[in-house]
Amino acid sequence: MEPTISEKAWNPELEKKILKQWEDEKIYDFIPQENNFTIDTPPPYPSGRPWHIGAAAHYSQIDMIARTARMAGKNVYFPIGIDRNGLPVELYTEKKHKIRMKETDRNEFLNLCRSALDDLEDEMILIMKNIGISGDFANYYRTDSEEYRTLTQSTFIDLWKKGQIYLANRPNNYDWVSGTTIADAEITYENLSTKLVYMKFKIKDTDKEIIIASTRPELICACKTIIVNPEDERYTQYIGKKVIVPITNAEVELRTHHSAKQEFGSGAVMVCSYGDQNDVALFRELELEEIVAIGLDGRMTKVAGNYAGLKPKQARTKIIEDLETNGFVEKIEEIIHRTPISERSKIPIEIIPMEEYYLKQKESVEKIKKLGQEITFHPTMHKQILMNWLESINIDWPISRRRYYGTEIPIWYCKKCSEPYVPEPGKYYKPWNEKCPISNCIKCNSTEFIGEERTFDTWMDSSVSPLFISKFNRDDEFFKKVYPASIRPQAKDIVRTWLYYTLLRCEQITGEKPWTEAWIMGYGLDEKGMKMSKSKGNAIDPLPVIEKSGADTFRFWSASEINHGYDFRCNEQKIESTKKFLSKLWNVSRFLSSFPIIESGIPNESDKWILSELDNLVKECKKGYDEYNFFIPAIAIREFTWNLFAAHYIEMVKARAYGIDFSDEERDGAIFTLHKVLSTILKLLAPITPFITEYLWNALYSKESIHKQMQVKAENLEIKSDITKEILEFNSKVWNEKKSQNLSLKDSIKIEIPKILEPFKKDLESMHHLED
RNA sequence: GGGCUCGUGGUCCAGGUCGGUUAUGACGUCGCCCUUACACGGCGAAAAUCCGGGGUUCAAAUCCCCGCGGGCCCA
Repeated sequence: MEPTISEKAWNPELEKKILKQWEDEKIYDFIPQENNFTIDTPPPYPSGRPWHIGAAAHYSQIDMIARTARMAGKNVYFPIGIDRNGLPVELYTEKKHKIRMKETDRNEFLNLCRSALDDLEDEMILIMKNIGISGDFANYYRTDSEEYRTLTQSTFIDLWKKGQIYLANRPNNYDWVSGTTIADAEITYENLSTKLVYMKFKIKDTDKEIIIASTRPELICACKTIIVNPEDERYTQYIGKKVIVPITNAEVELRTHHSAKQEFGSGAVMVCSYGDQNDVALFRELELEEIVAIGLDGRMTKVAGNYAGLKPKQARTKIIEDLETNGFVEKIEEIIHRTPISERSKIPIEIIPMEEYYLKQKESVEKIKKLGQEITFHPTMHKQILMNWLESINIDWPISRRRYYGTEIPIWYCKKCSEPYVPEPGKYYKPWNEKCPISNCIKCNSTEFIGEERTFDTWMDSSVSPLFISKFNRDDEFFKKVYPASIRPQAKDIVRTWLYYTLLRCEQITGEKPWTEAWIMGYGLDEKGMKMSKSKGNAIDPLPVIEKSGADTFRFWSASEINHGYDFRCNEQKIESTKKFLSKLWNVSRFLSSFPIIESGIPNESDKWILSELDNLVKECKKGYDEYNFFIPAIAIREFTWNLFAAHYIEMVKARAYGIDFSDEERDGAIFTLHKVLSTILKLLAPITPFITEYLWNALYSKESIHKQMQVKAENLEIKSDITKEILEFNSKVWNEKKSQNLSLKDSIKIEIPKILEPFKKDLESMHHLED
């Protein structure tokens, strides 16, 4: 009997053929029915090469969700999208072409961004296809498409009309040389030498004074309170007292706050709008009213009195002189200060309040908490990230950005009276480049308009993904069938952003939750447990790894190494060595391919034993698959296949399967059981390693794809775990005995079979060549 | 600074809710072995202060407290 599988090892090259087979047969196409299972797939962001290997692992697992659901009999809708809005591509483009966004023609800059995205996107699509993602690539979407941006704008217009959007002044990082708000990502820190000025502040109605140290004395005019550490006994007596600010003579309260460090300066800190990020946090937390001391031109404003019009640095020099002249200075120290610097203009940034659009969210918090409670989280513990975040929300969401590559805010303003005009939803608008859709201002009848130049925060786009994939506003019938989606799979680090914003936006628009389940994956770290980054040089490029080891190896590594929800380490060697298991599976199948497939057989005791263990495995796998935790089935299947089925059962029944010294009936029992076990293993493993299982399934059992089969159900057989232990121990004993006697495994030996193993006597005798 | 989370052989990981056998398995290392699927294999061996300290208990990797270290998010 020759094996029908002739190659001696699994060849990852076969994956390409199988991919084509799936594509040709269109086995993953989606037509909405009644039992739809919609996956709100995260659209990855093409931010630069290489793509993160942790992300490749992440998408592998999302595909396992799809395949698990499909084999559970669900009609799976698995859309694929690419997220293309936002800052990273702008920075990438500026760097690549050595240009500055604000100094480049907007249309030209957008085109450069678009072509950069196209290149990066191609590689991501290639990786996703190669790792076996069973999504609908033919219809993949982009968040910067006209269709998508129309949705983002329409939802904004809807919320505008409902009064959920407002304009407000809030502090932002500001680079006054470039004249733009900058993101935290664009700030670097430099240790610069600066003066720490110890100033005397009088306590009101006493003759006492306290010393306050500051590197920004020019902001004294914007000082709103003085803080000391609650445990700082030097100041206990002054808590709650009014303090007189030098020069301005303003009265401010002295209060306690844990952020004041006793050992820095005098331990007492003046809180000004805005010296640093801590000031921003304190103004917000203590609900202080801000004073704008620095304007958009980077100069002191009129609240600075005599110092108005000066640059902060000049004002600092002058105010130190004046403080000294008036006897307000105790001493001045030269210190090294960690100063935030704009990455582009290399100047210290200022924190300046700017007018931006906000989406109301504070009043939705309770509703979102309730929705959060209704959604099943996998794993449960990560629901806490959302709940903690909801607890800490204390401002509304700033949604406007002074950037180019994003969805435009669809507003025009009357040139004469500034009245805003928001157009009708259902169309994609570019106000910076298009005429206002109305000809006359509703308020003053003027005919001239100015288009809004700002774009949305990219989360405004990403947060409506469940609406986009369900064709909200585009196809009502489709929408009704697939919304809410079944599951949102995503990474842990964006629960506070993507997951939360999606809940908020979808609730505001539909009044419903966007999905019934959320699946949260941990974070991919390097082999030492450090975050991967290009600058550290520890980033692993997934493409060569997948090409070398094959998608199934990579996927099995991902399933067997990553416990769901926890952070995981990526190690190329580990990935490569996972191949050994696939090799084992391949050779088990190759062995079985030399026996005919028979419909039924009468299992003997050995057969019944492995079938009961198999049934136990089915149960164990179901437990994992039910919560989309692939770690559980991966480990259990490997353990069973390698350490029970191959190592013990196959060895026990080999002679019987060949029919040597056994009756035909006994032989058929073995062959029947072998195939039953293998076909079950293949099905159990199919969601995790779709390629090799498909190949073996086709080669041995059926030409119809394994991914169209129903998952195996447990038969609830009685489990004989004490027998298992005895068999393993007995086999080990025989092998050791032969070894110590320098015998080959095919030599005969005389060892007594324990009583409990009596039912397996004939199989064990033939396996070990035991003498009577 | 705050929140969440993790810390078990050289490496990765199980066990932890609900305290009780000899702490699971894989990778790697070493030794032996061609055995009618597989040398990408088999058998076997060495390898662990279960991060540190304290507490509860007859009994702690597991429960409690305090530290230390890593990671993520927020500030």
